[in-house]
Amino acid sequence: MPITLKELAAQSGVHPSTVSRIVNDDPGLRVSPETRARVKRLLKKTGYRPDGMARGLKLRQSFVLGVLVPDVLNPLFAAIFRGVEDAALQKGYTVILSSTDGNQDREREILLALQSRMIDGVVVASASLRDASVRWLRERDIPHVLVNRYSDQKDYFVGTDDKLGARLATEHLLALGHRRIAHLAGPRNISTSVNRLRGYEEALKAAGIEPDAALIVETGFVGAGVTATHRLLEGRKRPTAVVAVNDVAAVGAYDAAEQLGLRIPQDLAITGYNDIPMAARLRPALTTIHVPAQEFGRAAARMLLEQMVAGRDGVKRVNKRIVLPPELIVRGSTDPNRL
Amino acid sequence: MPITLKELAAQSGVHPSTVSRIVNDDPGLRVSPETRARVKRLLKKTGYRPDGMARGLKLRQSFVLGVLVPDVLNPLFAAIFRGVEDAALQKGYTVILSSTDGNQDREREILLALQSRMIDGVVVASASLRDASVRWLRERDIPHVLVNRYSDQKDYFVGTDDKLGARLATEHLLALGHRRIAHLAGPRNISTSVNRLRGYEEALKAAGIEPDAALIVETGFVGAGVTATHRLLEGRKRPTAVVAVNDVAAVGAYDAAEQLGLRIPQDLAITGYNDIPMAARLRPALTTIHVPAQEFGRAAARMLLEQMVAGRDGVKRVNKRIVLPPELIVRGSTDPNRL
DNA sequence: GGATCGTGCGCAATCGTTTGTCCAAATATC
DNA sequence: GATATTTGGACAAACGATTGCGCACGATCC
Repeated sequence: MPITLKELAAQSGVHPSTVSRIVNDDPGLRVSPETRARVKRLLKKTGYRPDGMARGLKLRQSFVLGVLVPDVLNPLFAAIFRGVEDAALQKGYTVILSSTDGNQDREREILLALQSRMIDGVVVASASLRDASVRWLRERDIPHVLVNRYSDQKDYFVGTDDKLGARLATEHLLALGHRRIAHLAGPRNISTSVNRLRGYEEALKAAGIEPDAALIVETGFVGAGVTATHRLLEGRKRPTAVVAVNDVAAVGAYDAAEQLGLRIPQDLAITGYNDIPMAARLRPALTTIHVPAQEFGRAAARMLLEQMVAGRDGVKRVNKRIVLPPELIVRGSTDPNRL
Repeated sequence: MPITLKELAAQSGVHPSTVSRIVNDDPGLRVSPETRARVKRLLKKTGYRPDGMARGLKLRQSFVLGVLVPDVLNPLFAAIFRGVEDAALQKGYTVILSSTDGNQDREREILLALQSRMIDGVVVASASLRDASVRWLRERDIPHVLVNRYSDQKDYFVGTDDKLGARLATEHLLALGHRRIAHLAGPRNISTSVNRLRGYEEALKAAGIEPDAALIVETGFVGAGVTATHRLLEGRKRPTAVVAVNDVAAVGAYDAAEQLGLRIPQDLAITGYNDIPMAARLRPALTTIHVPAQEFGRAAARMLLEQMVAGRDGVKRVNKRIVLPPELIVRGSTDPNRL
């Protein structure tokens, strides 16, 4: 139904190639001002837009980006996507969003589909350490940027300093007088979890406290964290505070505390990570590390686009790592004065 | 870099067209079992996947769907998208997600981009009454399904019975003894708001109460609803309960109540709509109407795909409207027994 | 042994753009 | 007035897959 170059050419009495060059402002084209004006008028009138398929076939690019997240239902990833979308739209790109559910097979399937659709680049917010998908992208020279997690140090990356963030949270609890501080850790194969664990341990050591393995328990990243917290609280040496690897896990800790009749923060102080919208709405509100998720997405998209033009022009050396500062937000879940 | 049909043909000693027919299991193809086996072996070995661009150009379809939402950051729309994605992936489709921010210009821009990319169909969760975009889709015969809102009665639609849902919420408050029940209404140009308002009014009338215009105040759909609630509560005839058009608006009502020192539900009972994850986490937890958002998405995608094959085969008559039942979830924001 | 039929593929056009090359007419140069 | 240059575009070959049609060759029929 949309009009084609050939039809436009017939209507304006020139060759399709000439119309194409006018559309694309080809500097090598020599054409009389009248002809150019005539064709341009026709272009406006018909609202011509080149067929993306034909264009893509010829140019070997689609003007579509892909975003891989574990799950859009997690507000953190929704925000990252939103950032990518906004930056991409400005440059005329649209964005395919896919949830991997942490499933490697599903992720492979998605990547193959994206590849066959000639995706121009991929933002990966679902990377795990030594991730097969990331290796796959590298091997095929498909531009990609990792967000919030990384696979190893070789790739383009945007995120915060997770170790520092966890340190801030832990030091905040130490400053409030806590000594028995537990950690609700994430999966070991995700950079984010590993670094937050390190930050937690570093803060303790700096305060002269030796980390206690009995106070570190692993929870699924998306798993509620409620059973993990139960294990912690039913142990012999009950902690007075818990540093959760993220806000979702912290919510699990709230549930566990409630079930055991513990008051927050008097009996158990809790910190989260990410500052998802719900964090401020919990009662008491959750002390957490604010992460500029939407800005992550925007930065990642910009990096991806730069990388693509750089690759095309043979230039190298664009900024490979963007690390934004984490920020501690103190609320009622740790500080009784903010209740 | 990926292998092409021509290369496969050269390697297996047949014509590209033959390879193509084998890939697509063309029933009209007569080929010796040996040749077929040889080619298939090569296909497995090389992991051949047809180039989406070339395929799309020839077949005039992209195997990509579009989803238009006001904003992914709203969990309701994230869930709808997730449903679409899951149903689409099963059928080999990927999904472009776009947030319109309620901005008509941005929406037009997005639609043009989608059209030029030969999108196969669009799920619209951002429709308003007499929506220009929806008319645009209709004129171009682009398959589309409206979700959760509609433009007018002509289009494919999946949603709940909004009037009934609002009735349920209002009747629940009436049953608890409330008589001065306010309504935090949504924009008038969205079917969902209009129908919920009607349901609210119907319930009141059925109870012999005449709706009072002073108790109905409009709030932006995404706007906090906090100023709107202030206006309600500072009026001469303060309501004892408020029916909010959605959960986000209800959260605004929580804020306003808190600022005025009102206890929920004793001084002010509140109901929401949608049952977003945060609803159960508010304190007190929010009484709301549960909406199966993810199922909306799945159903919409299925409808869209059916519609597309129907259109191709010239068949008509597939189910045009799916209405799922709304369900009242009673929590502490209305019922003191559930605190 | 010639006509008929079925088998097993090959040929070539097509989808809509892009882009390197070429060419006729007009103008400029000597 | 013949040659060189510029102007203003046209031609055609890609990009990779799909699909209607055609055509050899061998087997079968009478």
